[in-house]
Amino acid sequence: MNRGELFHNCADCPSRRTTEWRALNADELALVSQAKRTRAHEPGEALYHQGDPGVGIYCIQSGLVGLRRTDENGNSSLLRLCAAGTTIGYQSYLSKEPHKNTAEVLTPTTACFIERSLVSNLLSTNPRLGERFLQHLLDDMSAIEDDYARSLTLSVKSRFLHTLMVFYEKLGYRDENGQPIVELPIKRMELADLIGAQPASISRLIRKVQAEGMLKFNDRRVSLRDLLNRVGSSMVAR
Amino acid sequence: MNRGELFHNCADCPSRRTTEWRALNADELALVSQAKRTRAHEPGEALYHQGDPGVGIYCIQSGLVGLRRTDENGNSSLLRLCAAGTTIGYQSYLSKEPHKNTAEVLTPTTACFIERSLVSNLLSTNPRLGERFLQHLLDDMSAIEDDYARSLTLSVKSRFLHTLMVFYEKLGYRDENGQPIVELPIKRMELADLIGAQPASISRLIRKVQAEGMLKFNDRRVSLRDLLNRVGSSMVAR
DNA sequence: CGTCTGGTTGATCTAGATCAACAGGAGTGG
DNA sequence: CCACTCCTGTTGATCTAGATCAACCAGACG
Repeated sequence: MNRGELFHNCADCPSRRTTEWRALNADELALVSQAKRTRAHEPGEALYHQGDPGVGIYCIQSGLVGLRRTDENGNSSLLRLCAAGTTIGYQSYLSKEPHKNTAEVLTPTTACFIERSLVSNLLSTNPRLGERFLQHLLDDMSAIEDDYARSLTLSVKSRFLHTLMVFYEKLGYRDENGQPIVELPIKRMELADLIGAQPASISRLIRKVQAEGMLKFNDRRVSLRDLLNRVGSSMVAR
Repeated sequence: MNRGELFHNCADCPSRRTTEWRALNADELALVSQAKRTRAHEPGEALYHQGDPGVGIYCIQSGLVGLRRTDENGNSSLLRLCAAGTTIGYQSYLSKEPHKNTAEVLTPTTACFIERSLVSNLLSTNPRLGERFLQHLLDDMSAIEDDYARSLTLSVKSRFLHTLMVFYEKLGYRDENGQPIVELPIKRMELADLIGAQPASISRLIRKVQAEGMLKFNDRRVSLRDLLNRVGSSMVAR
């Protein structure tokens, strides 16, 4: 193994049963396991860049990766976040076109890289894998349609509360007093990019929302208190 | 044929070569041709509704159809427009889930309906058709990612100008003086829904943009004059 | 005719952008 | 250990794009 490389056996992968790879049988899994390359990545790195040819796909083992798109004028936004157990870069594999966005590492991440040719082999022998990829694509599509619709109809405030809820669903827990808590994995700047707002606006928003008493911020640690119940009423408003 | 039904031979369909159906051979095409049902639809109708099970797919022969999504609070927006030669409803076919949005007829439209079971038959015998559907999905995905990114980074004004440009690319022509003209196929209200703005804002925007001299509105007829050249500079600004 | 629908306009309000200042770590290097 | 810089986040002051709501107007149409 080269410098910086890790090894991980796919058979032991915690996300094996929740990703498209569950379509593989034991032999195929073993094949992937020895052919993939696992690496650790630090925040600021990119797994691939917008415009790069799709030389393979990545399976995120741990950490958080953001998909960022930059337009011709340099405006960029985080289209979505991908956590452990997510396969990314497969769209470029399927379309045979360059990557449409940049996969930027947001928190320390380990990811497995699987070469294009190996994916092709697997797909040609195992049609169920193809169905899984299709399903994944359909899910992504549906999710981004939701995001798009929200961006057209809801205010920055509502979208901010919504993303807090999403984080809570994925990472939330109850503290010793039964209070719902979530530890935000990204910085303000990235939150802003995700929502299409300015970092300064996020700061103000936090102060205001806190004043309304529905939640409490402590750096990245958020206590959601009764936000959980109130969501309905606060989200109606634009 | 029932009341209101039309007949159209797929072999003569102008969009035969540009849609996924080009994957079909003559026999398959003949099969579709006699099994499909072609109908005329008036504005205000819906080809299918959000939440309906996907009983089949539609191929738009002429006219304009909008895909609208409504959230749990009743906020709705037009996610995108589909013109002649577009197959819609296939996502629900592929995912086996109910339709995620409503296909609402915006201008007089004729569309062919193809039953779910027929699509299944074709897909099982012709794998290339499946590839075409996959490609279509990838294209839709890429397009909506672009739209989403634009909604996060650009102002209502910029997005308005952008959609005008898109209409011009699809429907535009030069008048007798060589001026670029486009006849908008939808009303202000729908334009607003498409952009995530209020009709009143669109009106004001039109007045302002007109004052800046880059284009001229005459009801739905728009003369784009030198907008075409200036696009670069006007789109940079948020 | 009256009624309806689609569009424009006015008056007003506000969410959020913008820009600049500042404050607290977290290195980093002497 | 201190001085320096870098980076993230907060805040203040100000400005403006766009929403909101209501009035109004022009065609279409029964």
